[in-house]
Amino acid sequence: MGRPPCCDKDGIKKGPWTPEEDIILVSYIQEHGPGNWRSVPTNTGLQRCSKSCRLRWTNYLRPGIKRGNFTPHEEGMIIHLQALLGNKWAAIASYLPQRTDNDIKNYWNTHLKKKLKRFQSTFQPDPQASNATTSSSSSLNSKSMNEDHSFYHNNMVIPIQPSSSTSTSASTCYASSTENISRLLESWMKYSPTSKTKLITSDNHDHNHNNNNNDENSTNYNGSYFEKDHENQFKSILSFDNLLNNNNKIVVTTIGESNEDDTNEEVEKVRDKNTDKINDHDQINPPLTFLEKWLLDESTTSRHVAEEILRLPSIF
DNA sequence: AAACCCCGCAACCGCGACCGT
DNA sequence: CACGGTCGCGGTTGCGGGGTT
Repeated sequence: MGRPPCCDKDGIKKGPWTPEEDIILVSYIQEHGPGNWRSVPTNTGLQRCSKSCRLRWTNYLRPGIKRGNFTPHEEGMIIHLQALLGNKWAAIASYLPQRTDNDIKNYWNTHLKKKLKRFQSTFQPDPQASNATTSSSSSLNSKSMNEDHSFYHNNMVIPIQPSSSTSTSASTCYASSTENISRLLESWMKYSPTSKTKLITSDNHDHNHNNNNNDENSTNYNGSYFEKDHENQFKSILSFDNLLNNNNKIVVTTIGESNEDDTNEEVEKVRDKNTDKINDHDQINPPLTFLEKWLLDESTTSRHVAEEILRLPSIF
């Protein structure tokens, strides 16, 4: 469909957002909820196109976004999901509820791709890995563990540093202005008399996942926009968190035991399924897919592989 | 200290999917 | 069914900061 570019109009501002613009946008969404982006610029007076507003919200201002350093666990998830799904960043992001697809995409392009490239150039491809590529699913290649605790990813053999705890540093690095905006908005939302919402942060969402009481209409986040898209997001977080108990043990309740022999078929199915369906926001608390099990189930080698990724040498 | 280079990330752009009329 | 409007996704760009020479 030929659609005129929304940003070609005169008077439309481009480039970095100012704190003032952020506040205007957030306060509007606070009141009206996300969506109907077309009307946002006109209703707020922002000299921005609707798309820019939506992007700013979804990639930056939206509550619940975790910014800054990716944990090794997240790295591992991304690597394996990318191997499974390809560059379906939105699909990958759905497994990392606190990360945006843009963030994941950037992190992949700037960090992980280089890591894997260096692996490729540093270490000779293992013949077993080459053989493995003849199988139907490259994703399974990445699961293959070597005797020396290396593993394969897309035809590459990746050595594992045998040791060390898994760092889960929560440190973040923001542009100072962003940090200020963040603080500003957080306190604003916290103390706004009209606000019934509060920010979901990486710190507090953990406390809240116990609130999942199967009542789809009752969450602590009953502000207007949480009643729409972000309720789904929140549920997504809940759903994700509910896979883990406090000890990060996996609770698999909605999928039966999977036979390793079925893995190829299953992964292909999952690849198709996730590619097509995973972006569907109507899927609230979807049943645990094989992929989720594959990623999270401690009883499979994939779990170990994901954990091993956490221990990748820092030089990569 | 200055110039240059490299890298990371926020934002933009184009396209396709979806939906309503 | 065709068309137009809106939204979301993935690829790409360009700026700014940090590192290097």
